Amino acid sequence: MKDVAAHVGTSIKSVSRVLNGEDGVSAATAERILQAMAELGFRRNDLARGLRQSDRTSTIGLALPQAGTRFHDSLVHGIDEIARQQGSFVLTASSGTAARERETLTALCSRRVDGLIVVPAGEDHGFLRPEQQAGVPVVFVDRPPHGIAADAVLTDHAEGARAGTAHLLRQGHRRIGVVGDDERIFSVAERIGGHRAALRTEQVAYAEELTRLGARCAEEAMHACLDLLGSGQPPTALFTLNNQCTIGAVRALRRLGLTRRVAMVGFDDFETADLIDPPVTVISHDVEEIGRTAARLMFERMAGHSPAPGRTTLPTKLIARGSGEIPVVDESS
Amino acid sequence: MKDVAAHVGTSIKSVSRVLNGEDGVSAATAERILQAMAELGFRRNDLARGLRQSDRTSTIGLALPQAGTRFHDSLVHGIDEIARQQGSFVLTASSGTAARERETLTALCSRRVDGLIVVPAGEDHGFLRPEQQAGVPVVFVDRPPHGIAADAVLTDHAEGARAGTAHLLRQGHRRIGVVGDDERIFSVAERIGGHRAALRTEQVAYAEELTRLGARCAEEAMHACLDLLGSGQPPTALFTLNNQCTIGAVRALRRLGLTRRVAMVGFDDFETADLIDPPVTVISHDVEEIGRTAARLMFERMAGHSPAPGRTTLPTKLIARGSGEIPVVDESS
DNA sequence: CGCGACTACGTCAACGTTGACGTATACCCG
DNA sequence: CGGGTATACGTCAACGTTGACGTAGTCGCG
Repeated sequence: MKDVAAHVGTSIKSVSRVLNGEDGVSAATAERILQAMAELGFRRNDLARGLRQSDRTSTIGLALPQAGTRFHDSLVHGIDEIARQQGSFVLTASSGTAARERETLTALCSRRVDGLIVVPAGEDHGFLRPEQQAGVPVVFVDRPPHGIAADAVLTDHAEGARAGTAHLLRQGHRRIGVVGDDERIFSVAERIGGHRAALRTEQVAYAEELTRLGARCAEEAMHACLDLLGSGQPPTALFTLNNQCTIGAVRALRRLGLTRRVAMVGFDDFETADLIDPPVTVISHDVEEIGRTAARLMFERMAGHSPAPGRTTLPTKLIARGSGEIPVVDESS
Repeated sequence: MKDVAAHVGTSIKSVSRVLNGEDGVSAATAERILQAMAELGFRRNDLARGLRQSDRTSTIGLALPQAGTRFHDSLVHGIDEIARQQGSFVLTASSGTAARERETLTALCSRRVDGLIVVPAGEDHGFLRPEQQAGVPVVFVDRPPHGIAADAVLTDHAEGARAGTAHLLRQGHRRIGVVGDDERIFSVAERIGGHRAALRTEQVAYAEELTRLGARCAEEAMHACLDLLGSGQPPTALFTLNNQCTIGAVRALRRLGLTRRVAMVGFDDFETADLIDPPVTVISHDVEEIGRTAARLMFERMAGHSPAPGRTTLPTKLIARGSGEIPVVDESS
């Protein structure tokens, strides 16, 4: 800016005024300043601009355990949509493991983001309280916060899993295999809870040996399913706890030629679920809407709304496509 | 920092020293400073830190035409991987249309990113030259730059499309339908070019009426395919120019009961391609690797390497799964 | 013509941090 | 004991920008 001012032979303040469309600059001077800016390839430094603490940086922080999973992508899309409407940029950071999370989040805060959306990896987020008190709204997604009072946007995992399981029970299934990721993940635990609740309602015992957890990808889920289906008393139906597991399960059923004999309901919808044979019945939830909701909550707080922090729980929807409507085939009889 | 210093009764500089792990501070003072920082919930302002022009902001800018598409997600994943290794954050911005792109990119530059990765939407990027001269490396992805000399990381679209088309020709197909997005998109044009090159090699005429472009999503692609397959002289094979089109094509073939009669090769792999009946033959390219490559190029330039800007073209791979190996069924004979 | 109001500027400080450089005290060595 | 030097600080300016406030010149009006 100094260079531009020198080039035109005016003061730095006039350049600032032109840049911000303030008046108090004659048309002729403004013209010359604009031309000098173009010539010199001037670009305002928004970091310096956001230095005064009152000012906004027009940047919101988004922390994800890892970039590039289907869930996170849809989430990012939803958040991005709202952020763009609000003229804000999204500063993304992969928090990775719980240990790195704190470091990542404080790095985001050090960049003076106007708000923070967190998909939690760690256990305690009390360390974010100073930011919150400094007026930076924090919204948690997919898992409630611990150690801090903040908004959370969640999926009704338990109800979805209950509905999915009830759907299988309604077809007469009593031996339902469960395949999912690590139970320490909040959503996984919730889903298992819902599954068990459905079993209880129908007074069906929960069989530990039909549950295979810790499958972190489709490959691991496939092996878990092969194992499950190859056991002495295989399940007549499968309930998979996320779309990676669902895809793994389909691969396993394919291999064993059981696609039309073992029923399956999967949590999370996926784009080609209707193209698989049989089409996959899923518990779908609108992940983009979760992102939009979280972003909206955040911007509302930034705009001054400050109700007590609360939870927003979004519903799930069972989409029956075929795989979940396969009736029981009792091999033993 | 001033508050912390006042709280401890020391100078602001000592706080700075502790923060940066410099020596020249006694253990006792350091201890008291650390404690005060914890008490006051102090967080360093990295914006102010990056104000001195020589300093890096540890932030790289990534501009995408839109967030949340499969291509971009994988790309982000790859870029994020490298950025994390380098301790940098990724500031993402959706550039949307060409008109908004300039605005978006300058906003990123105004935030003083250390480097810029651009998936171009607009036609001319000459306006980025000042940044480049200021030492901010710019890397283009998926489309070469115009109006500026910069690195580009591309997929060998033409060769991939050539190989895919040749594969269908080898099965005897002579009437190959093409379904894709708008031809003004670089990758689409390149793919069509490769397709036509393959036809020329085998001296097969390119039939304009078998080409349906402008399909921006699976839905539109499906309708294009239904139209194409319902025409007087339908194609015996389909070549789809991206995964959305491939999915749309599969839906169309399903509806018409032609999945086993019309061959299909699709550009872009997708997760469940092997689960569809018949499994989908695709031209696959490693999008994450594109992201990693672009990020690596950028960080290398940031580290001082400055070879002449060039293009890196990554290869494609034909994955034969079944749909592309269906031989010609000549309905007319 | 004197006064107020307006226009078109300019100056200065502050935002939070760090590099460059200054200084007071203690300590060691010849 | 003088001089060097190491330690543990402190002061100041600068980064780029803008809010607050000052000022010189012009114009209009009574």
